[in-house]
Amino acid sequence: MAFAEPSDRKGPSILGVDPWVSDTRKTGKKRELLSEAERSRLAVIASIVRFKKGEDIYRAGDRADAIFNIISGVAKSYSGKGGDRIVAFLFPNDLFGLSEEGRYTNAARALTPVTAYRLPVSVLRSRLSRDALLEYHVICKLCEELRQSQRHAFLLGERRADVRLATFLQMLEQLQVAKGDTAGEIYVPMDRSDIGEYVGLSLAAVSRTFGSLVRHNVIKFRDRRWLKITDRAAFDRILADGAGRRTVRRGRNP
Amino acid sequence: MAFAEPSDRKGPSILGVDPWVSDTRKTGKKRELLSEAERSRLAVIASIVRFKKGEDIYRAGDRADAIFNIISGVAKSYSGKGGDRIVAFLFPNDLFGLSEEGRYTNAARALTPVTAYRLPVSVLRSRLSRDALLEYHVICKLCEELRQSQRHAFLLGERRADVRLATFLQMLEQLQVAKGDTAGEIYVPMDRSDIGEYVGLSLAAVSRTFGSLVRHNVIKFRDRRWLKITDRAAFDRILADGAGRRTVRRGRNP
DNA sequence: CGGCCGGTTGAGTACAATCAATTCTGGTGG
DNA sequence: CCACCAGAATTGATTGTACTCAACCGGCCG
Repeated sequence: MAFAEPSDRKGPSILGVDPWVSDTRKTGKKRELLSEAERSRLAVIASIVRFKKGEDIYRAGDRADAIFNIISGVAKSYSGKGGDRIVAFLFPNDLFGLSEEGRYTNAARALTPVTAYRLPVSVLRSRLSRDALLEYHVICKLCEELRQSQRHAFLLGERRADVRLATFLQMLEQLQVAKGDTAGEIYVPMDRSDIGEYVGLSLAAVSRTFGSLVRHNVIKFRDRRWLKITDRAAFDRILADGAGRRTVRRGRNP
Repeated sequence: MAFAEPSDRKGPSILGVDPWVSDTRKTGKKRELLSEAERSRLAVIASIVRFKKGEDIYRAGDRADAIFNIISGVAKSYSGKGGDRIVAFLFPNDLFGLSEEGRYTNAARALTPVTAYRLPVSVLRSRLSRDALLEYHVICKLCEELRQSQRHAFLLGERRADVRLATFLQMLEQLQVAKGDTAGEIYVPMDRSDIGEYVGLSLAAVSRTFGSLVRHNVIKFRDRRWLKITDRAAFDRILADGAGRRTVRRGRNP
C-alpha cells in the first residue's frame, strides 16, 4: 500500500519542522515533532475513533470538546453556508478541531475511511499548561498550518484555472514528499468536486482543465486518483506564469 | 485620533480570545491575553523599532531572527514573485514574522508609519521554553491568525467582486469592533491597489465595485479612507448572496 | 506650471460559470 | 460473468463577470 498508512500506533503524532531552526537541509521532509515519551503520554488521554467514508467528524457550531489527530485516511474541513468551500484537507499526522472558540467554526467530514486519535480538550489543556515542550511543538504545527492556509489563499488569488490546479497538485506532491512517499506519482484521494470546492472552481472547470493539461502532455492519469507529471518544465512554466502577468502593477518595467 | 493608537507602552501586547473558553459573550471583543507581568518580562527582551511608510520591515528569504508586535500603524505581509498578492494586513497588537522556517517566507512592509516591538527569536525561544503560560497565549494568537487566514481564503473563493469587497469590509469592521473602536464608520488604512492585492481583484475592479456599492447606497465614503455602511440590510444581502448560488451542488434539495 | 501618484471610467476581450446532455466507472445482484 | 444502476466525470453551448488596455481626472509637490 503506497499511501502513508503509518504502521506504528505509539500515540498521537505530529509531523512538522521547527519554524526557527533550519535543520532540514532543503529536503522538504518533515520529522516527527513529538518524542516517544510525549506520544505515549498523549496516548493515555487519547481514544481511537473511526469514521466511515462520508461521515461527519463534527459539525460547525458543535461544542468543541476534542481535537483530533489523524492516523490514516483523509478528511476535509469545510464551511460556507451551503457546505461547499473546503478550507483544508486533513491528512495523517494533521491536528485539527483546533482553531475554534469554544465551538467548532468549520465542519469536518471523512473523505475516505478515517482512523484518528481523539483528544479531549479539557485533559489536553491541563497537560499543555504543564508541558512546555509539548506546547512548543503545538506552536510549530500551528505555524505550519498557518503557512498552509496562506498557500491556499495564494492559490485562490490566482485567476487562471490551470495555475490553480497546478498549484494544488504541487501542494499535494510536496505533502507526499514531506511524508517520504515515493514521488513520481501523485495520489489524489479526493474527488473532482472536492478539488473544485478547494481551489474555487466549478466541477466542470476542474474536469476541463485537467483534460487540457493531459492533452498538452503536462500530466498523465493512470486512473481517477493517480497521476504523473510528464512534463515538469511545462508544469513549472504554468506555476511561474501566475507570478508573471498580474494586474495592479501600475508603473512597472516598460 | 480615532484609530487605535494604544496609549500604554507596558510592553508587547497580544489581543485575542482563548479558543477553548467561551468567556466572550458574543460581543466580538477581544481581550489582552498577556498579564502585566508577562508584558514587562517581554519588554525586557524587546526593542522598539520604527518604520516609515512604504519601508520594508523584512524581505522574503531574509534570515528570520526576530518577530514583531505592532504598537501602532498598519503593515502588510505579502508574497508572490511579482511582490503583488497580500497575504495579510497587520494591525496593532498583531504578532508577525512568525510562521516561517529559519527564514521569512513572506515580506512585510509598512503601509503607514509603523512602531513595533522587535523580539529576537533566540531570546524568545528560551523564554518560551520556560514560560508555559506565555506559550499558551501564543497558541491562542496563532489559532486566531489561522482563522483569519481561513476567512481570507474563504473571501478569495467567492467569485463576485461585490461579495469579496463586502466580506473584506466586514472583516475590517469586525477587527475594529474587536478593538473597541467606535463602530459606525469603517477606517480603511490601505489604498485601493492594496485592497485589490488582498481580495484578488484588479485595481480597476475594486474601484468600479466600490463605485457601484456607493451608487446603490449600500455604503458612503466620507473621504478615501473613511466609509459608512448606509444600508445594512443590502450589505448583509450581498454577504449572504455568496452562500446562495454556488456551483458543484450536485444533488441537493430539489 | 508640469509631473506624478492614486484613483476613476470606458470599450473590448478572455475566461470560467452555468445549464444540460452524455459517457464512464465501480459496485451490486442476478 | 454479465446486466444494470447510481454516482462521478466529461463535454458542449451559451452567458456573465472581471481583466486588460488605455484614456482621463484631481490633488500634491517640487
